[in-house]
Amino acid sequence: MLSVLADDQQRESGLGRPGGARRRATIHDVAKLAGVSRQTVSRAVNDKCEIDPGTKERVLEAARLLDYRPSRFARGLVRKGTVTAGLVIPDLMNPFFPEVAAGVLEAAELRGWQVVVWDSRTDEAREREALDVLSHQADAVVGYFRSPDDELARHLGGVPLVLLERGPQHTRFAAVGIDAAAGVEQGMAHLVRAGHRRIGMLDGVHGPAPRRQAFLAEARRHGLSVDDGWIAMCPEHSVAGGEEGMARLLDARPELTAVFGFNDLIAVGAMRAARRRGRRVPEELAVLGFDGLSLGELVDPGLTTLHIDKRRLGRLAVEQVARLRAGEEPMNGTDAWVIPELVVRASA
Amino acid sequence: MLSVLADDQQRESGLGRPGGARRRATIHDVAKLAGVSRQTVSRAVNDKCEIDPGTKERVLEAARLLDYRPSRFARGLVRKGTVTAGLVIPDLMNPFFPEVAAGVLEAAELRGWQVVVWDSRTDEAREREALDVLSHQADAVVGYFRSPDDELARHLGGVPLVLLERGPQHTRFAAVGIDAAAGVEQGMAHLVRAGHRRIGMLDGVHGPAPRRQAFLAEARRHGLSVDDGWIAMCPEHSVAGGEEGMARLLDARPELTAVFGFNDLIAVGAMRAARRRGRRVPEELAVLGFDGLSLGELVDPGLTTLHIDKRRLGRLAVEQVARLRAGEEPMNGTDAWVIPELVVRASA
DNA sequence: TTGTACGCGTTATCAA
DNA sequence: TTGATAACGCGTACAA
Repeated sequence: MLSVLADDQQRESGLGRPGGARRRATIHDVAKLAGVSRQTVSRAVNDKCEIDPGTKERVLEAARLLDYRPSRFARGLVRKGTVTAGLVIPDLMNPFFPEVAAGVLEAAELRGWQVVVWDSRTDEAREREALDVLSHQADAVVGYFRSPDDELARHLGGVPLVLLERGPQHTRFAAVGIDAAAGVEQGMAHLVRAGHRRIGMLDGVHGPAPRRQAFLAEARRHGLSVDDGWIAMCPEHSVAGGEEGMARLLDARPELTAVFGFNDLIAVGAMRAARRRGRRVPEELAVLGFDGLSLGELVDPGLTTLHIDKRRLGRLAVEQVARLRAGEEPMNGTDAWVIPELVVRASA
Repeated sequence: MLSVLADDQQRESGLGRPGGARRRATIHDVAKLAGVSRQTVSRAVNDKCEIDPGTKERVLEAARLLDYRPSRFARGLVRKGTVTAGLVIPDLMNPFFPEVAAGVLEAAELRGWQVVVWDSRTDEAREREALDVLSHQADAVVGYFRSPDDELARHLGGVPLVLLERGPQHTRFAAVGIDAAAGVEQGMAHLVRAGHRRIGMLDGVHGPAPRRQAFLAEARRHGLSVDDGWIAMCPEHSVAGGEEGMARLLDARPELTAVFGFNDLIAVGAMRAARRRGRRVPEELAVLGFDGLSLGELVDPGLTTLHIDKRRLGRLAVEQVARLRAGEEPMNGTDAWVIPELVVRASA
C-alpha cells in the first residue's frame, strides 16, 4: 500500500514536468482522485448497475479531469473476443481494390471484426513489412501477395493467411480467386463470334499467370494462329501501362483486329493508344477488358468487359478467415471462386 | 518441412476433440512443453541473443507444435508504442476517398502507426457505430463525419479526432480541409472568362455547404443573375446522382449554358445527362468538375475540374493527429487547407 | 545461459 | 454499494 503511494507520488512529479508528454492516466489515477477503488472506477466507466449514482458521477468527473481512457491492451487481455484482421492491398488507385476492400470491411463488420489496412504498392519488400507487422498485430491476414509461399510463411509466424486471387494449385494457403479461365473463355468466344482471328493480349507484369495461359489455350482451341508474340507486357496495371503495352503490341502486330486487356484500366489505355494511332474502336480494333469497373461505362465507347463481383470476393475472403479460425477446412474449388460475367458494351 | 507436417497433424487431432475451439497456447504452455522457463521462451521467440542455439530450437519447435503466438494485448501492455488510428471513410466507391486513404496510410506507416478503416457509407448511424468501436480500439480517429460536434463528442469518449473537410469555423475539433472558396473562385472565373452568364450548380446532399455558398457568392460578384433556383440537389455523390440532378436542373433552367458540379462524379453524370438530352458538351453546355479524379482524363470530352491533392489531405490529417497526441496546437487556417487547382480540359 | 519475481492496466470473483 | 485480491499473458531487471 505504502509502496503504491510512493509510486504514485513519483508519477505525479513526473506529471508536472514542463515540456514532456505526460503519461496517460490509468484507472488507478482516477480511483485515487475520486477517492474510490479501481473496481468502482471500472464499474462507473463501463456503465455497470451496481454503483451509487452519486459516486458514479464523481468518478466520471475525475476520469474527465484526467482525460482517462481505458487501455485497450489491458482490456483485451482480460476480455477476449476482439478480432483484428489485416488487409493487404496492392494498389489503392486501381478502383478494383477499394471495392474488394469494401467487401472485406462489410463482412468483417458483420462479424464484429476490425480491419487494419496496408497498401503494399505491389512491392514485395513492402509485402514483407506488412506481414512482419500484421503477424504481430492481427489475428489473421488477407490480401494480395506476389511473394512465394515460403517467403510468406517466414514472415507470417503462424498467423492464418488467406490469399486473394491465387488458385489453390498455386499455394498451400487458403485462397479465394477468380475463375480466370471461365472469364477468358467467354471473352474469346465473344471476339471469335464477332469474326476476329488476329487477337492480341495485353498482359500485366506480376499479374496472375492464369489469364495469359487461358488466353493462349483459348486461342489454340479456336484455331487462331496466336502465340506469345501476340502478348505484350504492360509495365503497370494502369491506364498508362495499357497505353504503353498497346503501343508496343501495335508495333509488333499491326495486323491486330482485337485485343484482350489484362484488366479494365489496361484496356482503357489500349483504347486510347489505339485511337492515338488512328485506329477507330471498335470498328478497326475491338477492345475487351477484365474486371468490370464502373469506369468502363463512362468511357467512350463503353468498355466490353468481364465483370467480377469484387465485393463478393472480399466477403468470401473473410469467410475463409472465419473457417481457418474455427479450425474448419477452408472452402475449395468453385465455392471460393468468383466467376466473371461478360458485359457487352460498345468497345468489342 | 517435417515440422510443418507435424503442425498440421496436431491441428487435425485438435480438430477431432469434441469440446470445440480450444484455448490458445500461452507462453506458459510452450515453456512447459519445452521444459524451460517462460523467460527462455520469450528469448527464443523474440530472437534475443542470450540463449543456447539448441534450447532455442527446442523452444521454437514446441511453439510451432502448439501454434503459439504471443498475445498482442499482453505485449502491448508491457511494450508501449503501438499506435492505432481509426479512419472513417464515407464511400469507398468514390475514387476520391481511396486516394485520401492512401495519403493517410502513407503518413501513418511513416510513423509506424496502424490504421483501422471503417466505411460509414455516409450514414450517421454508422458513423456513430464506428466511433463507438474506434473510441475503444484506436488512439485517435480521423475521418469524414456528418454528425454535429456534440454527437461526435458523445461517442468519442475523449479520443482525439481530426475531421476531414470541415472548416475550423464549423467545428471545435481539429480539422483539415479544402479551400472550397478558392476553388470555386477559379472555376467561376474560368467559366465567366469563357463568356458564360447562365451558370448552374449541381450540389450534393449532405455535402459541405461552403461550395454552394462560394458558388452563390461568386455568381453575385460576377454580376450573374443566378440564385438558389440555379442549384439542383443530387441525391447521391455519384455519376447516377449527377445524372438525376442534371435532369432536374435542365428542366428548371433550360437556358443554362454551363454547370458547376459538386464533384467529378456528379460532373460526369451531368455530361451524360446533358448529352442524352441532345446537348453537346462543351459546345452547348460547359461542365466543370471538382476533385480532379483521374477518371476525368478518361471521359470524352476530358473533364475540366478543380484538382485537389487528395493524398496530401490524408497526410495532413495524420499530421494533425500527431500534434494532438503530442499535446501541441493543431494546425489552423491555410496550413491545414488544401487549395484546389484548375485543370482545363475539353469539357469547359 | 537460465530462472525468479514483479509490473503493465483492466476486469471478475468474492467477501465486507 | 463497495473494496481487496486474483487472474489475464508477456517483458525485463536481477539473481543464480
